Amino acid sequence: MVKITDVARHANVSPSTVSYALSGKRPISPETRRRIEDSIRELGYRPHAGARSLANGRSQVIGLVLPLRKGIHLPVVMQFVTSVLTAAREHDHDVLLLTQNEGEEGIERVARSAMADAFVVMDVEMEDRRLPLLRTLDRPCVLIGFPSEPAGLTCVDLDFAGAGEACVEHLAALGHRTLALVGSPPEVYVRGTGFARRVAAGFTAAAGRLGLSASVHPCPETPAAARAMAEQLLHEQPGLSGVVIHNEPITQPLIAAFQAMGLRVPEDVSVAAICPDETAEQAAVPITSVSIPSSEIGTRAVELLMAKLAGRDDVPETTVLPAALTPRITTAPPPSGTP
Amino acid sequence: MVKITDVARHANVSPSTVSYALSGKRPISPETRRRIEDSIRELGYRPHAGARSLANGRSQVIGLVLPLRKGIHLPVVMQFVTSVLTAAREHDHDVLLLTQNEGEEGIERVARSAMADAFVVMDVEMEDRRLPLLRTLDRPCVLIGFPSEPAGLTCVDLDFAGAGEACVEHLAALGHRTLALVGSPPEVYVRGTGFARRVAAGFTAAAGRLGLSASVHPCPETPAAARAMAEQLLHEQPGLSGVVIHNEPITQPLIAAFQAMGLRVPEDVSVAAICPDETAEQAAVPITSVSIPSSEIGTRAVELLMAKLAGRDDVPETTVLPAALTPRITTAPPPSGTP
DNA sequence: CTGAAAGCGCTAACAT
DNA sequence: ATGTTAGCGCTTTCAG
Repeated sequence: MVKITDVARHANVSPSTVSYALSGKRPISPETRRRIEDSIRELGYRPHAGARSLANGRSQVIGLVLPLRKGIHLPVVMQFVTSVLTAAREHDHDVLLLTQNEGEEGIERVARSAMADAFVVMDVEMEDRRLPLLRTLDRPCVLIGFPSEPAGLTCVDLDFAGAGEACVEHLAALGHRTLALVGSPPEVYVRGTGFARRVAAGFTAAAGRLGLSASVHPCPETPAAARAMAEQLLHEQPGLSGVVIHNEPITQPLIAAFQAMGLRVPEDVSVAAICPDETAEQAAVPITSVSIPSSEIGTRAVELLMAKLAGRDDVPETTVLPAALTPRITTAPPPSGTP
Repeated sequence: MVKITDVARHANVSPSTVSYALSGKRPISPETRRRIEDSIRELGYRPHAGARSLANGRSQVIGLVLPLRKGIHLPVVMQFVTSVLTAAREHDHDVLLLTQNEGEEGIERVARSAMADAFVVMDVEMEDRRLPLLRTLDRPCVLIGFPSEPAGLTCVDLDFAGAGEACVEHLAALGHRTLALVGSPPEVYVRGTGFARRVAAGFTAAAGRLGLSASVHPCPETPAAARAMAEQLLHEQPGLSGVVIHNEPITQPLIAAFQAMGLRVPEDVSVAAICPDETAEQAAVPITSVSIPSSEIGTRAVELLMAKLAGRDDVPETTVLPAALTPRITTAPPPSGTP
């Protein structure tokens, strides 16, 4: 293995000069720097990560805590992982993966053994069991999602309440008077994951404000459940003309179910979704949607983390990405004659 | 930070004794061991990962190289990641994530900086650019998929050729005489990813052997492409009664397209898929399928890696998981009157 | 069965 | 602008 002393000897400088040339923490004359760089290249030198972290207390690794349970849409997760990875590399960091089911113990192990300098924690619940740990950890972290008591933590997320509202407002503007929200699977609500509830809250609030009648329906992520849901909705809400879907896997099946029941989209029922743009665009009939910007959230999370690692004290506690609705072709005015 | 000397002092032993108690590399008297364990617990000691890796040359980390491009089905990837993570933890290792687009440079960086002891490389192509690097790396690795020249490397994968064959044999046994394979998107074949080609090879070989007429059709992963494909198939192969799908995202849409064209499944067309069991089971009509056992592959890969890290020389170069077809309800004898 | 002590490779004072 | 050197926390000879 080629080490820093080898490079130093080869370039006729001291090890510290090589170290400083690498870190940029003190000025190096152009001539010296050139010799060092040549030597590094020639010898194929790579600093030993362990030695480095032992000496300066930085592993240049961020821990990413992934959700791996039911009710989270994988493409969204993957997009997120990718963006975190890319952003981390741009800041010269690597990413260590941790799973939810390793739980607090996993985070603590990695933090206390100095394997990672900081953490990105996905899928944060309202009353997340990990919060006490995260608050006391000496290492910075950024949460994706908002717990009910976010004070003292750094959180990023889409404005899910705003997303729910935006859908309602869009449908209301088209003239719809009776709406339904088909949401995440029941277990997602039960475990108190913020985003599901916030969509429902925004949806309900906007409907109330605009005087629309509206109902909320958690729904399992299976096509069969989607079909059952379609039937149920039409039975329970005869005047229903606008549906908001916040449940990726059944977005298509639900639309298909309406069509199978003889309803045209958007002529008879309008549908707006909260989902990644990809899903909305690729659909047989492109779907009016509020996009879930996973990549942007991931990138932002890493940037916040880097700011905290740099010791900056102006890092905002909460970052809420605005919800923007893109009209496509699944929404239109309700059929005339609708109450 | 509490360190090994703190534990040693607290337990009235030398640091080396603590170290040996932790590693089990030499016998420790029960009494001493108990004292050490108590001290560790009491003080909340965690070995510093960097220091450890500096001292003994092992990071206890494995690098996982993920594919992130088009044409790979994300749920399969995620399942795989999960199983690698779980298996790694069982062997007291962590997982560092690398993306395909970091390429060879990323693997080399992580290897040479001693961040990871070993690698799992997914989505290996027939003539993979990374092979030369992987062969010369001083660190063991396991490939998921088979390159065309696997000698000297350790590879694991499903028997995809066998999967193609199994589908053909199943359909042939039911009496079908004209088959089509709807495969991965064209780019997957173009870039020489082994599994797509091997399915096609197995499919074609089995059909030839059994005297069936058969055709192979790469297909983009969009519902629209699936619909177009359905039309094309029926035009080009009038006697077609059996279809094998090896393209997760369009499995459902293709079946739907057949139905939309007035064909019943399985009465008019039989459909067998190569996909995760989950997909096959959750379908509106559960699909006869050969399962893609991502979890098993991931677990196996880690076990092979651990064997190599342990210096065992009996690690098989190739591990081929057998393809098993599960009949469900999308396959049946062809309509009578079919040639 | 247990200790003492010499590094592992790098960084960051402290020099000059 | 560069060099010297004392650690960082742990493992592992070498001794006993």
